[in-house]
Amino acid sequence: MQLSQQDHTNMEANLRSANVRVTPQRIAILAVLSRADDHPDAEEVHQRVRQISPSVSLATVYRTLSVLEEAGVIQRHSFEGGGARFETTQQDHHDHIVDLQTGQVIEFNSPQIERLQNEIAAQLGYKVIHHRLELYCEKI
Amino acid sequence: MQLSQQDHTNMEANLRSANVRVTPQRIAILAVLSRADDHPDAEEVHQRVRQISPSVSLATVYRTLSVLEEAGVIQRHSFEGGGARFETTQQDHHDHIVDLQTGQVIEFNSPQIERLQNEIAAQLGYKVIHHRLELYCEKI
DNA sequence: AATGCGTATGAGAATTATTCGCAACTGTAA
DNA sequence: TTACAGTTGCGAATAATTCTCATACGCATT
Repeated sequence: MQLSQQDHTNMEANLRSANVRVTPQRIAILAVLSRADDHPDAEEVHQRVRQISPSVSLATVYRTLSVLEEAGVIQRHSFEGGGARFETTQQDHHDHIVDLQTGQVIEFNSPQIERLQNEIAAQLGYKVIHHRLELYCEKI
Repeated sequence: MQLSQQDHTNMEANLRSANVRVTPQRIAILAVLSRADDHPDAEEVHQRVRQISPSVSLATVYRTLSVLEEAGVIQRHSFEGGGARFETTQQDHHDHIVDLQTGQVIEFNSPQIERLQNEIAAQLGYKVIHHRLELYCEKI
């Protein structure tokens, strides 16, 4: 998903107010994820960042992805097979459909399912902190 | 979940008919998972198996877990943080609540949610092959 | 603008979870 | 009972991620 310059500036402001130092590496990584419309993994983020800042190390990519996740500006997803994949935090929460044939990821959201989840947890004496719902699908 | 001797014998029959050789190692690993009422990971399965058959290697545990999974007698779950965890296949499908404070896993199932999942996928032109629904929760 | 402190970075080693290669062994169909 | 393909144990290899440490840099304060 493409983010505007405005969103981008806001995210940097978010970082500063979260007491996170704004470095060129972090800006580059954030930029890559901001303009990504897919769900790249750390290695892929690294490749893309290197096209802008060739010296950025993979270790920094991993560290930064964790920092950005903690700051709440990106989200980490661990789908089946392979490593974690990332995307900028969207205004609207959503879950994922993974196309088993292509690996493509489609987003969806269902307030009904969310409500049922909360009801189920509550009945068992739990509060849902976060959840993970992935549908592994094939084209009809 | 505890399985009866009957279930156990059935699973061995399942293996044979799936053209899977029944070896002492596989029986031991299956026995461990049959009497487990939690969701152990490969390392933990190995520990438990060693108490019966000390010579079984970790590699065999991993290989066997994959074989048993393919044969459909056990299921693999990859919760956040740490490796995959296993359980014998239950007659009834279920999803999981993970207690973030204790790591304990609780099972639940919601036909309503299942139905909604299928509807959502169908609307996007997909058929759900399998899904993953995990609620990461805290006690109220 | 210069300083100082504490954090961030790059490079590579270390860790964790899992798989692989290979020689020796064994289940099973004939 | 034999034969052979499948299985095992062992240690090495892989993949994803984290850590170590010396150096560099952000940024609040002069």
